[in-house]
Amino acid sequence: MNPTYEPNEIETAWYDRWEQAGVFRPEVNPYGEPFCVVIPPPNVTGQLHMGHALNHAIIDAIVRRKRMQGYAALWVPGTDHAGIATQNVVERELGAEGLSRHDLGREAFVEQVWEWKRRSGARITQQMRRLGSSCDWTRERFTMDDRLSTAVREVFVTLYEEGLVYRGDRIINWCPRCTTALAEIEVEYWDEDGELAHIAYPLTEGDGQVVVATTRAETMLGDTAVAVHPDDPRYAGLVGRTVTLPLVGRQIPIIADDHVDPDFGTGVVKVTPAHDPNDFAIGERHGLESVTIMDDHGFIIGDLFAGLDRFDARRAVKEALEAAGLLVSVEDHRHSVGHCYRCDTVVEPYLSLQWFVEVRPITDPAIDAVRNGESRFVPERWQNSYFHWMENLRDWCVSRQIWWGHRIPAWYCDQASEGCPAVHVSRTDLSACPTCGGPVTQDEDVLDTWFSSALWPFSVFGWPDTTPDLETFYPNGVMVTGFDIMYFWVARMMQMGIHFMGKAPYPDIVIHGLVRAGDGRKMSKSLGNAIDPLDVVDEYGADPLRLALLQAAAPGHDVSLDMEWVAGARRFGNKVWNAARFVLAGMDGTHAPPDGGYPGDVGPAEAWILHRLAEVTARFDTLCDGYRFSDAFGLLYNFMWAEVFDWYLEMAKVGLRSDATAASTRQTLGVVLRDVLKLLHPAMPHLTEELWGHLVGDGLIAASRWPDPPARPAPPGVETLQELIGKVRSFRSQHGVSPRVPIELLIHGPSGTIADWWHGQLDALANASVTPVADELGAGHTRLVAGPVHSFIALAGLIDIDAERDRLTRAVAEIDKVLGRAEAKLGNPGFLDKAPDDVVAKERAKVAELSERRASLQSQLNELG
RNA sequence: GGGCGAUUAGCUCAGGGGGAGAGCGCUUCCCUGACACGGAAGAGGUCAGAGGUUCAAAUCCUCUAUCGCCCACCA
Repeated sequence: MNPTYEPNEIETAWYDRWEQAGVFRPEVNPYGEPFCVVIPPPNVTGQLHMGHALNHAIIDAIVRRKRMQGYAALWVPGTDHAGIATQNVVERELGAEGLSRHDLGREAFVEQVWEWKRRSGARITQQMRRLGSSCDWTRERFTMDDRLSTAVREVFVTLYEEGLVYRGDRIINWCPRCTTALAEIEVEYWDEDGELAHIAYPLTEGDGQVVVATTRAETMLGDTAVAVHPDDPRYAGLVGRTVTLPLVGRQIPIIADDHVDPDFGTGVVKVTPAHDPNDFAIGERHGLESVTIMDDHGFIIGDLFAGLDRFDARRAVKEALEAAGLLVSVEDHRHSVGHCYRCDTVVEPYLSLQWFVEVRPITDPAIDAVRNGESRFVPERWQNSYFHWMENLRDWCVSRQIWWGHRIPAWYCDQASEGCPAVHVSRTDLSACPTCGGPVTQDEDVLDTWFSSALWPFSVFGWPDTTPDLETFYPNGVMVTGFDIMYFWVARMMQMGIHFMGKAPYPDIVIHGLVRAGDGRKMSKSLGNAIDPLDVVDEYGADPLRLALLQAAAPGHDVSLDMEWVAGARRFGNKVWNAARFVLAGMDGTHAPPDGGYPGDVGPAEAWILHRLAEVTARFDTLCDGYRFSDAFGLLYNFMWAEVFDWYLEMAKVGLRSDATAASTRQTLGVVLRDVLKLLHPAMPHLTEELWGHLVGDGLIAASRWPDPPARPAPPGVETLQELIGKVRSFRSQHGVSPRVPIELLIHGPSGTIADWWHGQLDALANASVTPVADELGAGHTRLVAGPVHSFIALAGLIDIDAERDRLTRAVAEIDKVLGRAEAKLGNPGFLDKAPDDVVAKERAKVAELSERRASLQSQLNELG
């Protein structure tokens, strides 16, 4: 074996072997209880980014462990068609050739996107393989696969039949660049510096005027009223009269509406029902006309300013008003502006005919499912955000004016005016009107990408057909995702899953944070601080990246990924690698059994490490079951490095040298290494698989059984010995006594505790020889106390007496600090009365132990003179 | 305007009522026959601040400050 761990040399070969062995298929555990995770499907044209790497590291750790525990574990991979995002990518490519999608036409364009998908769709799945994600690729899905499209249509039609899908004229958020409607959630708001223009609207009759304030002056072209608060005394006499809309000349009424805040601006609002959601609501209440003043690209239409883009029009309108003497003032005004989440263009509230899902009836059950514990969030606090979001939902605009996606299964009868219902929503394509037999035209729009994503936990299994997989794997075992798509995705899966499957899609919803750069800032391409996980894999390996992500990902908190962590994880891998080399050398060509094989009759060191192995395994399982992977792998990391490698391997060296103990030592080394490799496997699958090959020599660790070492008591004396060795080393270090200089340790203590075994260990680990003494030694010696054992070292010629005095004085002071606190507690009647008995007993024991320790230190000081 | 989170060692972060933890960095010693991507021994914190609850507070409560994030119809 190579003396250095080289992740990239060992990682690449394993994936194919796992796949060929079929270990990622749930059928590998045919009798196991099902456990399924569906991947949060990445955009098909996307690239793996650090957020995916984190998400996949967590999911894979969960799934690999479940598989080893005997579950029929399944991780369903797949990708999302990502409507607008993907269409934008392909349009950009066309744009480079000077073409638009309209030059191609719908059919050719969609074919072009499919072509793009065929060309680049495999990239992200290859990247997943490189990270070692244990997906069952025989069950890979794409949101626009035929069967998933069938599911989408079934859901849409069913909701329509239930009256939960409807079509209507509403103000929606419109992206003039993507030329499509967006859902509320697809708009990102951020504060921008703008202007508040005050414009005078003259009364039609008489001399007066009212002044309105607006940030979007151009929308005045579409005003059909001005509104004041009904109780505003300033304008009480004006309600019911009309003003003449400047520039346009239209007479519009002054109306009273509660929505108006009398304290904002002048207390008068211009009302533009076609271009503002509030104004639309006011318009509905007062029966106002809506005047649309822009086309779908945001250019002005109509008699005035036609052809100007909305921002140019804003300037032009203000100039024209100024020329007319009606622009009262323009103030700087910082306010929140909505942007398209796909292209950052400023969105326009826009009146248009769209399809909506009425969400209330499907939302309440989704709220109840969390309230009654059918599904729970980890960490729990996310449920409050979920409730708040769900309780305030408004109907979901699901139609998109793009070409890439699931076309809305609605057909319009061309002869609708002749007594036919205008709209036919159908599970099958229509070529003629089912009522009158006349020609029909299909709706041009497609559905929101998230509509199909919402069905993912069951559509991947072939719903609406009742397939064996659907019956086996729904509900899924757990959902793991970032909070950034909790509303886009998790909330909607809950709605759809419960509505169509009758059960919540999963019992546990694990929400992890974002990956931030080492400087704590959000990783993003635009900031230029994004780290490509594939670059990290090339430099450090997939396993180190995975371990670093898992260790860094405390539940619900963002992850600041510093490359130092990844480097640290690789150093750990190197340590494991070399520890394994040592164990293998010690095993002398024999193999460890794949399971069990825990030796019964062993030496103290073996008994100790097996005792710890059982303890740590149990704790590790508890942490994993609670999704506390950073704690779990932190525990394992420290156990392996500090206890197995630094202590046990060193102690085993002694055991291997003696014929009497070599066999049980070898056996223990083998099973302990084997079990910690199993525990580590969910985080570092390649490294552990490689080492399994050498250690066990048969089968795959990925398909091995999760360890369950039997609990056993801690053997006496081992921790005391470790403490004593520490004291000797510390003594050397503080007095500059080289490790090469042998020390004679005069040990006085309970005879039973000092096994012969100590001699060999002290010699090997502390270069100290042992001489038992019957009495305590005084002047000229220093005393090392470890548990019940007192040991003495003759100081003559060995050390600097002053330095030793310093050391002892500091040690006494340290003990006094703790002792003082403990004694104060025991001196407090309240503590004795109210603290639990075991706490008091523990405190007493502490004081007793510390007092003894202090006394012995003090006597040493006295002995030094 | 609401809500949530964070503030702990030089750095990045765990912990969550009973003697302050990890990794990295730093200091000293050691290339001991698995590993110098290593070993050993150390230094280094008024747990943001102020009140409160408690026998006991880094931990629970209230307020304050700073920094993030989410939500909201700021014309």
